[in-house]
Amino acid sequence: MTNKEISTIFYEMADILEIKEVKWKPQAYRKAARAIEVIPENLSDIYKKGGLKTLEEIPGIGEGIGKKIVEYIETGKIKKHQELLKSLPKGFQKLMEVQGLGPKKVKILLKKKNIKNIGDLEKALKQHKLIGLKGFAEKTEENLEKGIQLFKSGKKRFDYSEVRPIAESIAKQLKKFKEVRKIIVAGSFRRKEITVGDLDVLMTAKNPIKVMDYFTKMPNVKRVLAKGKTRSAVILDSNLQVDVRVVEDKCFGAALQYFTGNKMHNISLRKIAIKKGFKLNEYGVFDKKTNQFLAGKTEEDVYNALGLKYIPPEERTNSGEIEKAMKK
DNA sequence: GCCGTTTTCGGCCCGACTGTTTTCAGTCG
Repeated sequence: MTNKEISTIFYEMADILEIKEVKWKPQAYRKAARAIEVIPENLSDIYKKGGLKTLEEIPGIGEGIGKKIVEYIETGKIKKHQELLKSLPKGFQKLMEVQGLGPKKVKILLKKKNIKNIGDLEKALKQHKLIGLKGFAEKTEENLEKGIQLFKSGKKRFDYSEVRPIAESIAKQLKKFKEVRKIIVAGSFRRKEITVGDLDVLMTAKNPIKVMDYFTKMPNVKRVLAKGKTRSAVILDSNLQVDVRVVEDKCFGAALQYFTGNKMHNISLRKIAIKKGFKLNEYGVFDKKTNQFLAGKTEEDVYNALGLKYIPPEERTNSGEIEKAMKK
C-alpha cells in the first residue's frame, strides 16, 4: 500500500464530485490528496503507530477522509470511491485530463452528445459534431484536437536532471533579449523537486509585450497555449510546458514567492496574511482596508511582512516550514 | 469534507487568459 495509490483515488474522487457539481468536497479531497503526496512516511505505518487520531493530525485530513484511509488500509478499497466510479461511464473522468476540458464542458459532452471517453470525443471532433453546443465553436474544436494529441503523447513529469539543461537554455535565450532585465525559473524547478511538471519563468522587462512576442516565437516552441500582456504559456518540442510571467520590479519578490509555491504553502501564507489584516497575491503584501502596498520587492520582504523568517525554496512544501519560520 | 487566537457554523485563494457572447463563464495555475 503506497501513499501514491491513496492520493490517486482522492484525486479521482475529486474529479467525479466536481462533474457532479458537489460543492466544496472536490477541494477537500484534492487538498487531502496533495497533503498525502508530500508526506514522506507511509500512511499505513502512521496508522499502525497512532491510529485514526494520528492520521487526522495531518492538515487537510479530518474524520471523513481519515476513515476512508483506514478503510483502504484494511480492505484495499474505498466503497465511496467505487460508488462514484460506477455512477459515471468507464473512463469518463479521463476526459477532464484533456487540456481545455473541465467539469462543465465534460458534462455537456455527455448529456448532449453521449460522449463517454476520449475515443468518442475524437470521433465527434472528426465529424465536427460539437459545433453549436454551448461553449463549443471552431476554435474550441481546434484546441481540443491539440489537447487530445498532447494527452496521447503523455503528459509525464520530467526528472529534475532532465529539465535542468532545458531551463538553463531558455533562461539564456531570454536573457539575450535586451528588453529582459531579471529572469529566474521558479516553480517546482526552483524547489528542486525530484520531478518537474512544467517550468515557470519569471521576468522583469522594459516592454512585456515584446518579450511575449519573442518568447512565443522561440525556435523550440511547438505550440502556443496562451499569450497575453503579462502571462504566456507554450509547449516545447520536448513536450515540456513553459509558463512565463512578466512583472514590475517592485513586485518581483512577491511574484517570485508566489510562483515558487508550492500551492499549499502559498495558501497557508495567504491565510496568515488575512489574519494580520493584509492581503497577499503575486503583486505584493497589501493592507486589506486601504490597499496600501506594504512589501513585495524581495522575497525576504514578503516573508518578513508576514512575521516570518525567510524560507528557502526547497522547503516550501507546507510541511511544517511555516511554523518553524514564525518569529517568537 | 475541513477547519477555527473573531467561528462548532459558515466560510472555503485569487487573478489572467480564452472563446464565446454581447458582458461573462469556464479553465488554468
